[in-house]
Amino acid sequence: MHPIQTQMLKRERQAFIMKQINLHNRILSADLGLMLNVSEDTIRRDLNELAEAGELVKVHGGALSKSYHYDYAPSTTYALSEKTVIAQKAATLIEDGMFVILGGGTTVRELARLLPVDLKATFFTISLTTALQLCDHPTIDVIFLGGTLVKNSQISVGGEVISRLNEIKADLCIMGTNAIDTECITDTDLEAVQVKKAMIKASKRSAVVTISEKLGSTQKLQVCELSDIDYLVTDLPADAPQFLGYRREGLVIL
Amino acid sequence: MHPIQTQMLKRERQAFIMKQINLHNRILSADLGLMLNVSEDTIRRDLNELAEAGELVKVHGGALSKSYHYDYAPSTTYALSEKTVIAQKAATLIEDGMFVILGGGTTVRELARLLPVDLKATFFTISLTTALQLCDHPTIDVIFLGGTLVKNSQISVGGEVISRLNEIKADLCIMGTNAIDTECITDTDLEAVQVKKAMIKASKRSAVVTISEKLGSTQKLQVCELSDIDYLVTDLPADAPQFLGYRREGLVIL
DNA sequence: AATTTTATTGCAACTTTTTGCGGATTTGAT
DNA sequence: ATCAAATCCGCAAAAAGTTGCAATAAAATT
Repeated sequence: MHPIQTQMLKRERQAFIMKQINLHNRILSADLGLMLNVSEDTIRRDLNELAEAGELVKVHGGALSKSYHYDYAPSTTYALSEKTVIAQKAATLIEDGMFVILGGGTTVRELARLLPVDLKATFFTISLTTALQLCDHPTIDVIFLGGTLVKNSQISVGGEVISRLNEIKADLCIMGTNAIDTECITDTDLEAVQVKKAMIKASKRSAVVTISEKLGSTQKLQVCELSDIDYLVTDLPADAPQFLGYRREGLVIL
Repeated sequence: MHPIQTQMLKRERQAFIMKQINLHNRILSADLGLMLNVSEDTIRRDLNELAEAGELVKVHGGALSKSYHYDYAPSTTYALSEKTVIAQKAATLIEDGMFVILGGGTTVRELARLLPVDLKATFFTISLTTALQLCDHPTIDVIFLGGTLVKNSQISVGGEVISRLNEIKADLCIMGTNAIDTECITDTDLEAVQVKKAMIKASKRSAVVTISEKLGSTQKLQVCELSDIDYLVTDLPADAPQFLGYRREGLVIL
């Protein structure tokens, strides 16, 4: 970032600012002052004008691009469209007559919502909201695995659930995750981890559904090795480069 | 976990926090402080602002995603004002330290919604929606009695629930009913009736909550005799003439 | 070209915002 | 009940923003 010595017209300067904003999505007034060799007061006036004109968003300390993702949508589920894609792919794993264990999380709930209407299968779940969603389906059987409820995530945990899971031999288990990297699936809550372990143990095959943003993240508690799961379902196409390091024998990426 | 960045704008920092929240559903202030290289005080201020704006839920130690919060839709409940009155009366039966079994139905759910915020008690329930409502309470413990779910009433039934109930000795059981007359409590669904019987057996005392409209009605399956219950809670004042024939030794009408 | 008019810029004094820190207080778990 | 972690509170310093104003530059006018 070298200061630009030649005297600039206001128009040019503002054009330069916009270029920086579009390039970096953000800019500090102080940096601009240095780059353009004008006082910060001038920069601030420029930014205010550009903000007035709706070209950018002025914030304390600088400005942000209008396209910057600072406007969160609170009421709607985060990354819903991605989750819908994932849910549709995961739904293909379920066949008539199967016994399926479902975990918690919004992605799994979305899956429960998108089950084919003529599906005939038996579902076990530990999530209140997933269970409610499953109750809307006309032909499936739903069994809730009771236990102590975790308030934040609205799933049941504890010895009760785990001993019940130990009695089950399901065909498939589908769960979300907090974090996944090339080595293992990790999570933040000890109780939830224990239940997830039991879910995997209780199923012939296990699927992990997750938005691709979580690929490469790690949390403190390990659920299982990546090799312990059979299907990885994300919003990416199966041949996406992001799966480098995830591919291995016995793991199907959907 | 994340690289340290130079001079981040507040808005950027908050956007980062929201992304973490949406990604992992929960986040610790300490971790955020480390990731963003700012003091925990700053993080806490950010979290409070975001909570103020309704973007997340602030909790001790960090924050939670808002997407896990039961949004109660009161407008759809029939005779809500009556049920609110009933719920408030029934709530007086519950004291700190109690073990309470709650059944299904909108009146009981309304009760769950109106529990005093500082109540410390343990609740067992068979209803998904009641359980979700209970999850919003800060200090109570909630245990879901799992089983086969009945789709339209969203409660769990079956041998599973009943054998679990047989292991419980609660202080109080609160249930709604389909019909009540001067002789007995009756209902329409065999499975639900069996669970209710087990609930009563598992509790020292039992309360029936119902809107006064149902007084004098009868269904095909008997849950119990009127003498088997200890409290009858309706929207009427305790001395209302409608209770003629209901009054007896050991039955408190609220 | 000279002059008036208008706009832009930097500066100084002052206000507001943001942030980190010490210490008191509350909370949650044991 | 006890104890460490988390929170709250007030404060002070640094950073950013605001305002008025004079100096200067650009534009318009004669």
